[in-house]
Amino acid sequence: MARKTGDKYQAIIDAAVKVIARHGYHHAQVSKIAREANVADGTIYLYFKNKDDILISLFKEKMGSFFETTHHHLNELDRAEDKLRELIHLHFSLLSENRDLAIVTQIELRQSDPDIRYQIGVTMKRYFQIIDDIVSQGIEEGVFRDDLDVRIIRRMIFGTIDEAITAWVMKDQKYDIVSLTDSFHSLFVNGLRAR
Amino acid sequence: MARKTGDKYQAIIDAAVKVIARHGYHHAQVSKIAREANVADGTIYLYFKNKDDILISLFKEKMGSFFETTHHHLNELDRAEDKLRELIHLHFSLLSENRDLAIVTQIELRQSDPDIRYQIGVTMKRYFQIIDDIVSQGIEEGVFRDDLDVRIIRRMIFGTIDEAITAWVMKDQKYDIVSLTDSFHSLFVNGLRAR
DNA sequence: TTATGGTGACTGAATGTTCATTCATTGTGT
DNA sequence: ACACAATGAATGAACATTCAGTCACCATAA
Repeated sequence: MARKTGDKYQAIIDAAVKVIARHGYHHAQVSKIAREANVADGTIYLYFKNKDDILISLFKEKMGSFFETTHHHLNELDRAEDKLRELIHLHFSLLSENRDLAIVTQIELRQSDPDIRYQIGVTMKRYFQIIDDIVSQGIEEGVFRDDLDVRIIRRMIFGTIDEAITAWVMKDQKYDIVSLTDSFHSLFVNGLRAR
Repeated sequence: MARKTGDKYQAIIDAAVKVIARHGYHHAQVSKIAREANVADGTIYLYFKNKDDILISLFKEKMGSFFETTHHHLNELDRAEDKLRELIHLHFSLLSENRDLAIVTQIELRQSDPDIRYQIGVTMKRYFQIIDDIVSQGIEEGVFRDDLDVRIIRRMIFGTIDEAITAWVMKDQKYDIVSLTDSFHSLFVNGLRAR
């Protein structure tokens, strides 16, 4: 059980992304994922404990590596404001370039047992930490306001990005979301008030 | 089928909220909902087309009436800024006062077939329209910036509120979210920049 | 007043389907 | 000839939905 390496492990995860994106969570039977991965039904269980484990692993693998990439990119930059722009840009880019993954993470994987949800939550914490760090840095630099809880600010940033991507996915990705990076950045930093 | 009135119709919807909140979507069998509503399994099908129809109706009834309330409250106010504060306040209040409903709408109902999702989307449009109206009014009044698409601003407002409530639900509602109204309002209006 | 019949709401056991999971068997490389 | 990977048909559990039967109530007539 649960060998975490090998071509088949990756093949099954990629097949799962494809099948779930195309048919929806409720019609993503194990047998369908197996066929897409060119593997027998039983083989799935040599690599994953059960069906939930496929979904948890999928999220950890795909999002985990995205978070790593983000972390490294941000380290190249100095100012909190620039880091924030880069974060928005990377988030929009990644999901633009992976439509299937966007559908799965924004829509299909939101349905799940407490188990899966819990595991997703654990993985997400790393991302929240990255955002919190940017905000804290901005406050220290004196360019971000210091009268609000960091978590409130983080929720605005994450909630807005998340909602924007979900809307983009729902609209069948008809517009270029990456080009909206600066609008969102400016909205965060300058707020709603006319000036 | 689908009598939309009567005690039992409401009883079944309320039972569904309770059962889904307590046991999660995947363990909310029709028979469990029936038992909670003090009704036989078969009776459900006198009032609802099928299980999905329960969920769709649940969302329409509960959220629909919330949107109405919101709409009326906002009409009592003049300035866009005040309307925005009231919107945040109402949204936080409603879901604070209905823990079960909050769990169901924020978490459990996000899992669902395209069908349910579509119907939820239709219902949500009314709410998005309410937010869009506030934003448009603010721009006309000259107090909100006019260089961004109204929908981008709406996504910030809705996304932030939604994320905040989800986080509150996930943390087992350990803090008073209503008291955060002004923080969020100030964050929207004044943005992130130190001043 | 009491029997009769009709109506429609309600019941819940039985049905049938849909999969996730298992495991006896087969294949492959060394 | 051994070890290990892979197979896929068979299993059984879960559960939405159905429907033949019961019940409660009312109107009418004797």
